Amino acid sequence: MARLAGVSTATVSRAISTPSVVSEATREAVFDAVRRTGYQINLTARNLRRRRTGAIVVMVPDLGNPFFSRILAGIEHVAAPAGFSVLIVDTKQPHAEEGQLFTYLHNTRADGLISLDGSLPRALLERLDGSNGLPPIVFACEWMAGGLFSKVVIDNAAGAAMAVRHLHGHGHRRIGHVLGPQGNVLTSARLKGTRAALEDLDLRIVPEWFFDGDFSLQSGAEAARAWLALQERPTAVFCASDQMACGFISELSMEGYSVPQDVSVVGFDDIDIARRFIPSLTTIHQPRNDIGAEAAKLLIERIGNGKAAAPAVEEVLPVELVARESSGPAEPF
Amino acid sequence: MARLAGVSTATVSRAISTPSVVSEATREAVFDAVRRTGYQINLTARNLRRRRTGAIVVMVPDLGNPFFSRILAGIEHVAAPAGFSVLIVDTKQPHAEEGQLFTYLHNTRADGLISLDGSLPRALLERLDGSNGLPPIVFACEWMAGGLFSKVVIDNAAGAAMAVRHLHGHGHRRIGHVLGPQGNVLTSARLKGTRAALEDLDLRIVPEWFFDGDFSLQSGAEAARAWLALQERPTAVFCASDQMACGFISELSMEGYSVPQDVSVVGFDDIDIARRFIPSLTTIHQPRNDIGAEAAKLLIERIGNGKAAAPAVEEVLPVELVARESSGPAEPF
DNA sequence: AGCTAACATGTAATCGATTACAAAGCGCAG
DNA sequence: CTGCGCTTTGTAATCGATTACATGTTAGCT
Repeated sequence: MARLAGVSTATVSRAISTPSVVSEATREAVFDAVRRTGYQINLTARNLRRRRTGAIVVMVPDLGNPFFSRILAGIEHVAAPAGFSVLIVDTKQPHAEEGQLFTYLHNTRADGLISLDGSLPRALLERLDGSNGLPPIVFACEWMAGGLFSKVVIDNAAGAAMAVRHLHGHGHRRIGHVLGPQGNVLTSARLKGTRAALEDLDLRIVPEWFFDGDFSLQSGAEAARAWLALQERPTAVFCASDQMACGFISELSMEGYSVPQDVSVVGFDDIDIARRFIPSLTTIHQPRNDIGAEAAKLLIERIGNGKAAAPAVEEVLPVELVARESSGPAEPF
Repeated sequence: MARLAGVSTATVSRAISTPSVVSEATREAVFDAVRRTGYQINLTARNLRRRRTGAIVVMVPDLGNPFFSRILAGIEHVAAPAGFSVLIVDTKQPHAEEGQLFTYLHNTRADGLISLDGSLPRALLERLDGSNGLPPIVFACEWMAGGLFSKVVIDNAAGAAMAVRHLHGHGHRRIGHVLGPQGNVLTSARLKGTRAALEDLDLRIVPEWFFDGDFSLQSGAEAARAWLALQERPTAVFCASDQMACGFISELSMEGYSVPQDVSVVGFDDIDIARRFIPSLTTIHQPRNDIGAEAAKLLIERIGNGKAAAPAVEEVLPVELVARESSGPAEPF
């Protein structure tokens, strides 16, 4: 390579990574040689020397879940132009044991980490107190208690409150809620928002109207069965995810009930299928692409700086209610 | 590190990567030092020396599409335990221009490539004839004409035929088809299967009953509008993707038509929502996880071998029809 | 002319692991 | 006791780019 262009390897390197410092003529000679040989820089070598990897890891709780794919797309959208590769890890996979995951991070594999799962491998956490050079970490969607890390989230409580107020606005006075998985931060934030709004509106809070769930289609269907079994049923139900809302409506429909005639349903997320479900889903829209993009932007910024200095940032993106067909007026009675 | 264990760096390296060649005592000493210092190997350096990267790239046509996420999950499931990182690239992103993508591959970033998109960046293809060390490549789902590359696919034509036969079995004699995007290999394979089955069953092939589409919800809805506009309508429609089937049914439902009473619909893919859609979707089930897993297995095998030697392999995974509610008996008349 | 500053380029060290090769230690057979 | 072979370990070269430092060149100024 260097020989072909008639210069030293140092000059080649400079022509490629700092074109401004070499003379016009040399630059051309080098570029020409590059073109002729089809030379491709060896990133491994560059990264070794620069002490970085040019990759960021994204920990995804469940790759099969369509909710996350758009966020990933947002991340990729920002990371790729910035010269970072996106490495994905499915944390729900069995291999994802302590050690394994840890390996993924220790700066040797990636320069930073975005967690969509609200957790970190234990091994990583233990490193924390050692103030031992952890790579920059940003949480998106979910997060960990403690305010230690930067995060990009939405106002879950506000979203939940919007859902409840919407139903109240339609005349509903008995409102139920299908929860996400126990122990999840989103679950509790949305639950909190729901309860707060219910209290605010002087509506009844009935324990039986709070159904267990885990964000999945299946759990929505199970909630529907619980709803069916009730003596006194809420006339509207706010589900903490669209998937559960779909499962809920689907199960009811199999039992001959219809939405919104028999019960109004509001979801959360506004996944793609929401507007095409039958009935189309009233839901709380999250800017999924933006969440990913913001998280990536934040992370890359941190990687650029001396990571240590930066204090944790919290970015809250707006949500909005999208009224569709699954919610309607309460039966007057 | 080496100092702490009282041995040379060479011995440390051996203890870690080839434990069998060092003596019991030394090995223990090294492992002990590793434990005490929390030493993590620098993969960049190792990869530089070994002339590999330990990563595979997956080119995804559209990360936002839920169909692909499960395939990705399958890939990750196999790749991670084998010590490979999974790098994703969204080929539909604007940045994904020729050069950019190329950079991703040239062995410096990844040891191999899985393409879910049925294409390769042009720059890569040009390399082909040069027999210039291309990394191993495996196609999954979609593929490129020419049999040059290994691929893991399903029998699309057979799937389409199953769908048509199923509808025929329910008494339908006028059957339509919503196509995928033009120029796509899946589109043509499914179309071919559809036509073959129609001919086989002595059913009419009416050009107006073949609707354009692109696998998306939106295009399914548009096909529904086209169906509505027809003078003579098919009594059953086979959609080349579940998303289109959902869009189709959704649009009809808004216009007051219902499925399967007014028209039977069969989809393709069996995405998660299919069984919870209303009506639940009769569809051709693809083993999405397995497709990803097989592709990864195949690729990793190739990476292990001297890549050159291996002839292209074609693996065809079975599909099956899942009969649900969206298809029913044709109106007798 | 003489001196300095600015620029362009080459030389060689460096990143951190791997590994070819050499050497040392040891056992065993002749 | 010598020599061959085996195991274990150390020395130093290597992977391919980057970059501190040194050197050489030219322009500009007094």
